[in-house]
Amino acid sequence: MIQSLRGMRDIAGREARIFQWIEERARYFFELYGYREIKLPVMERTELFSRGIGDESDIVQKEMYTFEDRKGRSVTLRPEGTAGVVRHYIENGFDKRDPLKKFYYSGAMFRYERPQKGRYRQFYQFGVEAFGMESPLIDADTIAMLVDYFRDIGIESPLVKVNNIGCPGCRPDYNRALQGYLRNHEERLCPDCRKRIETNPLRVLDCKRESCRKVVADSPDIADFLCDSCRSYDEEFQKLLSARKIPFERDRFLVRGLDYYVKTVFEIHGGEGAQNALMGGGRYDGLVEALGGQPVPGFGFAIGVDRLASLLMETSLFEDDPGKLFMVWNLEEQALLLEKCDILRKCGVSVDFLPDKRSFSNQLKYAHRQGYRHVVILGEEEALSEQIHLKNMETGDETYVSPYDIIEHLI
RNA sequence: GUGGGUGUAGCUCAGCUGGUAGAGCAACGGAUUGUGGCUCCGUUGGUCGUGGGUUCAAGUCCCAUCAUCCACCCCA
Repeated sequence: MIQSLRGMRDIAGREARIFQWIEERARYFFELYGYREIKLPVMERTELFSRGIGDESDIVQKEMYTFEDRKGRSVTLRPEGTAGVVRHYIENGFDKRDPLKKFYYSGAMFRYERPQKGRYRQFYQFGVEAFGMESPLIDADTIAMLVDYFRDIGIESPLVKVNNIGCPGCRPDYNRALQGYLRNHEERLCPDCRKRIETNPLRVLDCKRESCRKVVADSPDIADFLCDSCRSYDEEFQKLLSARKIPFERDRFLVRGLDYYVKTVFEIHGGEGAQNALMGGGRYDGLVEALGGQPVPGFGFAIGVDRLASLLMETSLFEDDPGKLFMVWNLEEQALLLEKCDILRKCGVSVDFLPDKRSFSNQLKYAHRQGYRHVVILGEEEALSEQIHLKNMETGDETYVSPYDIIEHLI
């Protein structure tokens, strides 16, 4: 038997419906807030990601699906969406002549990782990117959009965590202070974090180990090191979130994995298990320049659709589908069956039937097992009438109705 | 990449210190060829993940491999 590849899965049945719904609502909200769709290639030159995400990042180092194409060029299946959007932005010269742009994208991403709960090698994300805007207004407005969206699709109380991780002007000061503090407590840190003291001290802040978290609890707070510009930016940002009545908490241990982030970073959490971050994002003012464009500020986020879907699978969303009909039929002239189905479908009702002849009893049994709430009985008698012989499978009631108001009877 | 758990019917699982595979549910047929659910009867379905080894004999023991789950690293 040929199986699907490791970490790759089929999304079918109710989960597929939930995926569709999640995406439909996201599109609605993104459009409402002025973002416009962009469809991007699933494969890019490897260089785009190594430069965009950072050569030393784990994603680039060990998680990319990288191949040589037939001409020997190195190509990579996208591990995230931002780099592609930035490439599009620069390729079209928007950075030089028309910098204010808001995009959203959606699709499959690929990372060669060990699968676990809420993590797959092919996974689905959608996200937005706003270019040319350096104002807490865009940060706060976009987070407000997200909270509205999460509530709309039925995530009761999304947990919004925000932080400000400074800019190239002030973060080095903080890094030095943090390094100094961590060196003094090095013996209490895990081996990974000991290395991080030199390579990326910020990452020690979000280590999951109990011992490291104790050390970090008394570490210097970045808020005390922000430059005037970052500080006032953050103050205004939090003021705007409060004014918009967005429940959030500042988490000073929230740092993001991708090194292009500056100032605002944020995550929204929900659900069980270790992989419970539903989305993450932040400001990346240096990224466009790093990929060869003009220095243009950016802000964006990505939502993990698989994780959202698995959360909604726990609810009763789409558990039944009252609007569909099943034809229980027995006719000499089979064309009549198709004719009747056609009429009903033109009235906007989903109709299905079994294509082989079986007894009424048998067909009803089937309809019942499939969970149909209503069936249409179509025998030689009904074939002569304009009326539809409708049976409610829950009450057992049978009525004759016109196909044009059948929808009324299906609720 | 690291650590641990699990692979037996479509699903959930049983199968003792090795002796030739079982239950429940589901599916399908019938009791009921114009009426489902409840009940009863019957039927189908398994190279025990795969490959190798030990043995007279392996679902059971050993090795390898693949898949899956959970956690770490990292991230959505």
